Amino acid sequence: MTTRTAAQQREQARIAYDAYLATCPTRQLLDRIGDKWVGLVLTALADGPQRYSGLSRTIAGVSEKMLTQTLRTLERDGLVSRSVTLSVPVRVDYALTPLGRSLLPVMQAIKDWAETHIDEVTAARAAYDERESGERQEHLP
Amino acid sequence: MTTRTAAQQREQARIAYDAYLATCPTRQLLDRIGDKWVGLVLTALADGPQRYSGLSRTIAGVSEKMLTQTLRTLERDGLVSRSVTLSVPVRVDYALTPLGRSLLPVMQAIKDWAETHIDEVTAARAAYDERESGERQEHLP
DNA sequence: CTGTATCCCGTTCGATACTG
DNA sequence: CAGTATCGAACGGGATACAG
Repeated sequence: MTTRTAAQQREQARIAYDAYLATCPTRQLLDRIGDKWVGLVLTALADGPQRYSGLSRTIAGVSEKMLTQTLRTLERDGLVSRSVTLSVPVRVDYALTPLGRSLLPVMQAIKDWAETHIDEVTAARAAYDERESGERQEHLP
Repeated sequence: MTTRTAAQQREQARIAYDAYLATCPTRQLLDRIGDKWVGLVLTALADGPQRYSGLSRTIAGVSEKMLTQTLRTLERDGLVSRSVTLSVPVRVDYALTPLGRSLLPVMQAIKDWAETHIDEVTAARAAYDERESGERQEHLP
């Protein structure tokens, strides 16, 4: 057995982890719903189909680039459907697919935990920051 | 009322959205659990307390910097507790707090959806990529 | 053993301009 | 109306070296 440095072993492990990342279902889902705009798009479509321009207005602040990119990814994953009506000007509607709709309860569970426990988290942060600033005082000359 | 360009209106909305980002509980939670290493740390600690070096071995591929950074964030949010045993060398144990433990069912829900539906997602991606490559053919000279 | 500090590269995301 | 193309700034995250 050849000797390897700690760095080489970590590097080896990192490669294995990258492969794991690419296949782990949970990781893939987390990458999707953790995305900056995905949650808002899913929520906006939960009430029914919307046109591109409608989404752009509903989700104020999103750039055309990011809205398009987000919709493309969701469409590719089968969570959102895109239907084009050939007219002048063209009309494009986006809607949740059944698969996309099945994700809503999960999003709701996340939302519920967040709204139920956010106060505890905020309090914990405040306490932590308080402790930290206190300890910095002690270490002064 | 002064006239504003579309770009100015988007900019205005973006600022409002940034403020929203900072306060929305769901967004905060998503930012946390969507983090690259948080899921693995939480999972590793679900079975019981672990030392820093233990986590480093369990979660192969993580750098010391990212492990420390992840643990600090989780500790600050009150999801993980950190206890130092003063000896030589020092020993540090990490464990889930009750708050952290309450998050496990949510993570499980995410995991369940992912494992149940990943095949549909993969199939949708394959179908989408197939369509795309087909359409690129049509557009050739 | 358990971190902290620094550098640096790749990716992400927004702004802007242009197209069918 | 519904995008596409390009560019630059900001940020995450890894390698490395150092410290209590």
